[in-house]
This record gives sequence, structure tokens and C-alpha cells, in this order.
Amino acid sequence: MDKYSDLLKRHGLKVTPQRLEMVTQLDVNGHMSIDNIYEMLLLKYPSISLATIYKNINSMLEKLFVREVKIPNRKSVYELTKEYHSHLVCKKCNEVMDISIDINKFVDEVEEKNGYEISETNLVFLGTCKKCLEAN
Amino acid sequence: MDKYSDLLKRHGLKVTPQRLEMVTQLDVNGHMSIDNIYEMLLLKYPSISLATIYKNINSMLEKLFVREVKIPNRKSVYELTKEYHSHLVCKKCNEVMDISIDINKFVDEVEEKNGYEISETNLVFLGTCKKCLEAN
DNA sequence: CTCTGTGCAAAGCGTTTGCAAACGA
DNA sequence: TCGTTTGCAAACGCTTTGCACAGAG
Repeated sequence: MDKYSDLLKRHGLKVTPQRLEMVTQLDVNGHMSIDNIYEMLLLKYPSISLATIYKNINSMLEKLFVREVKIPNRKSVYELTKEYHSHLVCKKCNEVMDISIDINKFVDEVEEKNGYEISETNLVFLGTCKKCLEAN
Repeated sequence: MDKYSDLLKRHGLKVTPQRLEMVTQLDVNGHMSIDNIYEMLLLKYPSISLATIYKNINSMLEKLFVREVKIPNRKSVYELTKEYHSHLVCKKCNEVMDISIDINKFVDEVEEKNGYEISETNLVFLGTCKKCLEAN
């Protein structure tokens, strides 16, 4: 059984060609904006509409197998849900990279110091990647 | 000399009553959304327009003495620029709190491991504050 | 006096909604 | 067959723009 069809079915979404292509692209490309997704799907489905992309992304976000990556001063990108990780973004070439950072120590510290119960952490580093640094 | 007038002048912005009230409110309230600011200014200047708020916030962001705080799934809030800090947000009551977290160790680690040069770090914790926890 | 800021109305842009037709199970 | 999804067009909400008048320096 195809893993992408399976992913959709497991989360109670009907398998349509448009959705299959969306999750495939997300898996292959890693981090995509709405426009990226739209452009890629247009190649295969020239009559696809942005409304369909939005409706599907929203269903996938609800089912929690796609996540939105919010980057300051940029359009959000989307990724298939994986283990917890943070993001490293190149301001020059816009590459978005997953990084694993252990912030549990900080979570504990902040919970203790402020009496909060923390349920979510969002950590993004922005800068210039190796390639772009070398290109100067 | 009034500190708010001074703040505006130092950054090359003319001192107008609307701008003075904006920076005063930002200073007093700490973190405000566009709508918060608009509501507060309406009390004193009933004919103020949202366009003015937007134009002024954008000037202040450009001059770098106001910063935008981006919070996942929420409207941005704005604050007067202070030393580097992170934010702690209560999902129940929407309180936004400044916290100081030392992430330099991580910045170094990430720079070294990935060859990036990091210029900006964005860290937000979301959860439930003490008051809201006790209110249950 | 000159240039910038204000307020209004209109335009812009990304996202969502309503609906009829097409499609998946 | 029945309920869901698609694609289109219209609506929406937030933000920006253009312009004439007012106000700061």
C-alpha cells in the first residue's frame, strides 16, 4: 500500500490525486509555502485552484500530520509532522533546515520561575547559510 | 524634556499627539496588538484612523525603536525595543511576558554544527499562566 | 513656508466561503 | 448511492495606498 495514500486514510481524509500530490511534494521538498505547493501542483493539475490547496492544508493541519512553520517576516511554510525540532533559516537563499535542539532544560526553568505550564515551544534561528557565506 | 518626545525626535520622527500617545501606551502596556493600540488611541483621539496607526507602527519598526513580537497563531503584538529577550504567552488569558533566556550556547552550537552565521533568534514559549492554572 | 503626518476612501493581497458539479468509497 | 472534494467566483479581513487638508518645525 502506498505510504501517502495510507497517511491520508489513517487520518480520515479521502484519497484524491490532488491530496496525494500535495503530501508527496511536502515529503520530497521538506518545507513549502502555499505558493510553492500551488506551483508544483499546477504542473500536474493545471486546473487546480488555490482554494483547494488552502482547504487541504487546513484539513491536514487539523489532523495534525502537517505542521505550519512560522518564520518571522516570511510567509509560513508547511512540513509533514516529524519529531520535535527547531528551524534554521537562511535569509539569503531562504533555505529552511531542521535542527534538533534540546530545550527541555529551559522549559523546566521557565515553568519553575514563572509558574507557567508550557505546552509549546517555538524556536527559530535566522542567519546566513554556509553556501551563501562562501558565495561572497 | 519629555522622554517620549525625545524618543521620537532621536529617530527622526516628528512629534505628533497621536505618536506620543502610541509610544506612551506601548511603554505603559508592554505588548499591544494593532487593535489594542487603536482602541486606546480612540479614547483620546476619536477621529484617529487605523491607517495612521499602521503608518506610524511601520515608521517605528523601520527606525527600530519598536519591535514586532510574532506569536504562532495569534496577531502580532508590538513593544518598545529593549534588551534581547524571549516571550512567554498564556494561551488562556493571552498575557505576554518578557523572559530572559541565555541561548548563546545554542547559537554557538548551531553555528558550528551547520556552518551558519546566525543573526537573529526567535524563541516563544506558549502555555498556561499561574493565574489561569489556579482558576481551574 | 515647507515638508511631514493625518484621516478618509479605495485598492490590494492572502485566505476563506458558498455553491454546483465531479468524484471517492 | 451518499458524503466529500473540487474549482470557480465572490466575500472577507487586515494592511497599504493616494489624496487633500492640517499641523510640526
